[in-house]
Amino acid sequence: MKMTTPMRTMNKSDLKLIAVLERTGGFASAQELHQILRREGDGIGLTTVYRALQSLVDDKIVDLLRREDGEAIYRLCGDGHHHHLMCKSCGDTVEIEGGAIEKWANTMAEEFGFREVGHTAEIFGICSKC
Amino acid sequence: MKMTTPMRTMNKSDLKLIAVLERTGGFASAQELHQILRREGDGIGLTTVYRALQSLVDDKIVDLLRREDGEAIYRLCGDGHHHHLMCKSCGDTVEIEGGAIEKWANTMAEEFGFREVGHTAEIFGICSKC
DNA sequence: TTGAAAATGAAAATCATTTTCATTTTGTGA
DNA sequence: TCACAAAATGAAAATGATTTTCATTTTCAA
Repeated sequence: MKMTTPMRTMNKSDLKLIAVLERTGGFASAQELHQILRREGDGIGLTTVYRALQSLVDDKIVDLLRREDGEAIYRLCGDGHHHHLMCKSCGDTVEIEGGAIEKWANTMAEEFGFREVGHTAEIFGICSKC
Repeated sequence: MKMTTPMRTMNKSDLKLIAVLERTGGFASAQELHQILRREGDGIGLTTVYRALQSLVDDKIVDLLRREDGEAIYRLCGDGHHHHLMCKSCGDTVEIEGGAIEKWANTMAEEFGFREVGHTAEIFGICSKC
């Protein structure tokens, strides 16, 4: 049985955010995304940026993770599940494969009787340039 | 060559926080820890709780992670490095082994030329009780 | 005992994020 | 095309965690 996913129609703001995220590639916070749009002459409000990001996350169009200080950062979901290697110094991120992790997460979860399992796994360090 | 780690002397507040964390076992936010101490009749201030937690994290005596909403949560470091399986519903956490992850993180980091590598890996789902 | 350094906490300041609410835009049926 | 309801928007206020400031208290070694 396959439910038709109830998908909200996208509005102009959603599309703008997607465009910026596509263009910049990496992660960005709501504040940063707002500044970028403003710099480009778009008068979009911060509230709208937050709202658009929230719906994009709900619709699983963007991923939400956290910087070390707890600030939310957003990135377009790739097609598949992946993980990140982030430079603590310059913030550069590399998208990496995590097949081993998937298996690990599933095994552990099963062992302890967990359902609806998800996981996060991020690696951080200092990149070669820094 | 082995540096003697410059270790700050612990003060009363640090010890109180450690005691609560030992007693409660799981994760707790600064606000929660403060409430617990208050409830027990300790007049410690929130500022002091934050300061103590910060130094304990600096000294690697407690771990700092983040709840999904970005709030910082603290837990006593076990002897070794470990990961967690957390129930999204009741918040219960299980400490688990992550040998596979260590290897994965190191391999990936090396491949991309990263130094001073660390990682986070958490699994979440719904536990059998919920 | 005494002065200096460390610790403390109340209150103010920060800062990301959310909420409120009045206004504007958009889309649709008449 | 018009009129109107629903959706979108944004400014400003509210929230909530965390940090900073600063004046006071405690601790401790000489």
